[in-house]
Amino acid sequence: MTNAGTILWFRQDLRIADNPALVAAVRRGGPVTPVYIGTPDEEGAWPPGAASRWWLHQSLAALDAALRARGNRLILRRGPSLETIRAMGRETGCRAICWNRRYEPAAVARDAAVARALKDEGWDVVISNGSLLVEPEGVLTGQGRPYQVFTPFWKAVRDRDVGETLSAPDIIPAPRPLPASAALAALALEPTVDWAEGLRETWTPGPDGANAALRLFLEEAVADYPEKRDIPGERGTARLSPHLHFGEISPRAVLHAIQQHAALDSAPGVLRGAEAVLRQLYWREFAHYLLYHFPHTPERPLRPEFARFPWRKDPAALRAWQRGRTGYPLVDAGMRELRRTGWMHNRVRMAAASFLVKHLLISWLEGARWFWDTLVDADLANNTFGWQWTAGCGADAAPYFRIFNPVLQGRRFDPDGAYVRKWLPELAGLPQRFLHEPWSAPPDQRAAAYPPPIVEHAAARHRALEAYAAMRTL
DNA sequence: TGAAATGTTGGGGCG
DNA sequence: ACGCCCCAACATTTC
Repeated sequence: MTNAGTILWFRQDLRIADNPALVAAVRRGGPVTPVYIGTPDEEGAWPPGAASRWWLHQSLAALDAALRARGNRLILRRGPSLETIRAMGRETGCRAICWNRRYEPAAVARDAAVARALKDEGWDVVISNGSLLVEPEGVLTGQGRPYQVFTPFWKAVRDRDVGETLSAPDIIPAPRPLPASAALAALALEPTVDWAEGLRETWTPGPDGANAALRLFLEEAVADYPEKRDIPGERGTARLSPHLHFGEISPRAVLHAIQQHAALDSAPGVLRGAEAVLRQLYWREFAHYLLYHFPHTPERPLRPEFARFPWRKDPAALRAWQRGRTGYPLVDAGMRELRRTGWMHNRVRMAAASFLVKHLLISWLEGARWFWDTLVDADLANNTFGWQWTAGCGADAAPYFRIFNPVLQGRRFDPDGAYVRKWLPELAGLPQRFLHEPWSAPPDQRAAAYPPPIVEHAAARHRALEAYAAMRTL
């Protein structure tokens, strides 16, 4: 009896190196039919945003090229995943399927339904973990509950064996004949009006871009990471977040690369930098862990008392924030970096998010939605965690009274103004002492094209503290 | 993974 | 020499 082979369902694991589902499919013997199914309506309230779709388009092209180099190709389909898989089973004779787990609530529910239906129909369904260092089940406090504070979580998981990386198979046997594939353009991922120039000039989606970014970081930046990671005007971070989100590189491969580099390079600071980067990798784990255990958090605060927080509706202020026209240079520079490149430095994300939530008193959900649409690394776990952390309503959250002063943050983390001058060219000529508070420059030196502050810092701070007090006493 | 308000200390200017 | 004041620098507490 011939082996009709296995369907390999790609989702957010768009790579062939260290891909457990791919290895499982190849090991079954017989042909492997790799498929990506466009299913935006199966992502609940969070279908991929515009920047994510742009990235996905490029990444699917890269995956197809990698599969072709191994004697196969990527089949593209659109439609409900279960129906599509059934149809591919009929076309190829496959009765087996492999995929790597996802952890977002809508994907968890969808995958469970697909797996149940296929198993009932006699399929072999093999589910692997290719996206996390630590599976979220089984990591619990002494009371048997999920951790809600990072440090104890980290101590509980940091020394666990994550296993060796899996090499990409040399050959990934293709089915004969190849099933029909939709054209990549038919997935309608790329924008109809081309606004993606800044994305193209900033990023190389795909595993090659991911590995190049990782190598550059290890060679140029890891030793200074603890100091430079907070300086947005420097290239002090690895910039791997979109690659990790789409699974173009596995967190395990990143971990091993960092550990090997630290073991080989005795330069001062490398070990310290490597430790700090690994800690960041575990923040990503923590965010996914939390989303898995608290699946309501993309829409609702983890801390229930925040359900009665008196958020304001202010479309004009929201729009000013989105466009980078709040009048606070660090915030505006970040929001313009975001629109141009699909990414924002993490230090600036904190300052910009804090400004929306605390200075403008606009709900973190509005911020989460904007980031979701504009970030190339938009990731439901990281985005939800980050915004709830900022708003004070999440796990291990910033206390509500911790209100970033955008002027002080600018002075401290952009001391030479390189970041603000890059993204706000209308301020580039301001003397450094006025750069982070342009309203205090003498009138003849002010930049006419730059708006005055949308709110005054001290007044906004007091308003935020009063809103917090109101939530506690209501 | 803050910032502001408030408290404390110690050196220097000065009568 | 001494007490007094000012205030920067640092520490603590408060939001």
